Amino acid sequence: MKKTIEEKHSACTSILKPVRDSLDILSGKWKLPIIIALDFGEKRFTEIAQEVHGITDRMLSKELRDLELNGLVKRNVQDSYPVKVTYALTGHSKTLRPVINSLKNWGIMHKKKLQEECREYKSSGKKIAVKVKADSI
Amino acid sequence: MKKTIEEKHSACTSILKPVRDSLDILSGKWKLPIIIALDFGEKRFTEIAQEVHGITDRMLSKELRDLELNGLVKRNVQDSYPVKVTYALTGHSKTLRPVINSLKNWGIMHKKKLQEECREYKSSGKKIAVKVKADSI
DNA sequence: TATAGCACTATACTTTAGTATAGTGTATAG
DNA sequence: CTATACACTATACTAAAGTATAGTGCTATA
Repeated sequence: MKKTIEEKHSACTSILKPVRDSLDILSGKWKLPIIIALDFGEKRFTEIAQEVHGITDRMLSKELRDLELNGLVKRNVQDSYPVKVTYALTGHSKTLRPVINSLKNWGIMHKKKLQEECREYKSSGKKIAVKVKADSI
Repeated sequence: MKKTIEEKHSACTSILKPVRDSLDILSGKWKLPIIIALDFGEKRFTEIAQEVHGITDRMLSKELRDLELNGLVKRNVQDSYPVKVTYALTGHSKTLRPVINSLKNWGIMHKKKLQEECREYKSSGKKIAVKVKADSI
């Protein structure tokens, strides 16, 4: 009995914590769009702002700072006139790829699963209890 | 030029959307703790509430509903007296394992990376620009 | 001289996520 | 007869995430 509780606790600390850390970095409305934009090459602030449709300067500024603090984005300042600032993905950011891929694949698979269930419910005449997410852009 | 824009758009819809879907299901303060708790076997409402330390009834109720709608949790009602309700992970939920694992591994790796940088900065005498996350339970 | 671009920051606001507290109806235990 | 367990729901709140709008100091262009 006591051991089970310890097992649970260990599952908490050993699984939950690092997963939380990863999720914190990926979650939020703008982090992924920014990463994807920068995956096409280094960009200036306003270029990113134009590509990541709908983001405000405030959010972009904040998110870039966060990404930089986490070592995923590098901020380069060329002190020409006027000052030119570019942002680029770091090598470390590339390690996120398999993670994003795994999330992508699961997302696709999951949607299929929900749609299947949807069809089953329909043909069985039961009430549909499946939440179909609103499409994002 | 036009093609690049289309490529970007395609990256948006083909990567971003399913990743968002996955993240939406995993993110939030309580979903993972609940999943982990149920991974130890089916449980009743109050049992989960006790194990997932700090959660309120309202949140537990809401999150269980969400998880059920997404086919990750099955709600079983045994109409004995009094009514006994249990919650269990579905087979579909097991498909999340590699995803969670990938998030976990990246989280661990990422933290190491940050700590390394921290050491580098310290020994180089530069200002530390690394956000070290507060430990979760 | 006026206007626009750049890389932001400041202030105030709204929306969403999560919390606190109390209450429901039924049933068994003391 | 009172109290507590169970599986919740209702109402009202706070905190965190995100939005809207404006402004900064500098330079280049019309």
